[in-house]
Amino acid sequence: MPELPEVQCVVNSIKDKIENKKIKKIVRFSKNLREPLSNDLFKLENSTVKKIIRRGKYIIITLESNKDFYLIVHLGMTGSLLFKEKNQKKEKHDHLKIEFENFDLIYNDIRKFGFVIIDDSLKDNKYIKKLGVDPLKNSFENGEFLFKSSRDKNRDVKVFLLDQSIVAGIGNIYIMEALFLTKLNPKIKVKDLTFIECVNLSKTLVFLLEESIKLGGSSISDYKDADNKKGSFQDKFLIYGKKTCSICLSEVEKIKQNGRSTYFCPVCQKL
DNA sequence: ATCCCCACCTGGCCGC
DNA sequence: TGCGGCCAGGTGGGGA
Repeated sequence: MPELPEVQCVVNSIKDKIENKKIKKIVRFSKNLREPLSNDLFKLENSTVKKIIRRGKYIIITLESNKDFYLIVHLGMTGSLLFKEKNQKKEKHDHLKIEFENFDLIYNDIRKFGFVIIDDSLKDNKYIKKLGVDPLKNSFENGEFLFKSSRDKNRDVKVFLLDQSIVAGIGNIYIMEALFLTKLNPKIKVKDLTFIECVNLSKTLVFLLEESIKLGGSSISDYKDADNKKGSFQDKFLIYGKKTCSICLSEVEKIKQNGRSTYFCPVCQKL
């Protein structure tokens, strides 16, 4: 489900409701997510939510009790955070309930590829410390980062941009859409991109991510924000999941790159 | 150091 | 209707 825009929309939908609110109680329904839901999570009880941010595809909630600590959430493929009224009964795939005074926040995850962990430090956290630059910050859109970081990299451009340790937040769909819009073949070696191509691709990625956030993200099958609202950016897809090219009507090709599917138009996106 | 591939898990869809 | 096979927004780890 969730690439950068979807995660940002979840953050946007919970931010105002839980900031400065106190967590009353934690209820754990199961343990075996990608990272087990540990007993440390009970430290959340009686702490106060200070701040919520997105970093790559991670949701980071800063909590205040004696000293600050962090709740780190990754949604995997099917994770969601959902507001529920008090005393609703547990639904299938609910794993964790964070109870506030007037509502509950539920972590639900069908495939259990996500996780919810606690850490005292962000910069030492094994997941967060590995993340690359955020494409919505650091002037990523000027293309210089992509150009400079890729000069010696003999990897397909699509695979390179999916590497979260280089750029954090881009996922399979948005990279495909960006390559289609810039008429770049996903198999081009990233070191072969010209500076102008790096500029175009970077700008296009940022444009797509920001447009998607404005539309509430993309809802394929089951994505929803914490208020149960679906996004509509999936209606803007030009290549992902398509049979024919929306520009030239050629048959869209579907290939695998590093085990992930890639859709592209062999005519518009010639190598 | 890099790169590729697989496993992790559940459910939906397609074809027989 | 049922069952097998394949696919899905992600990622860490192990082997080459």
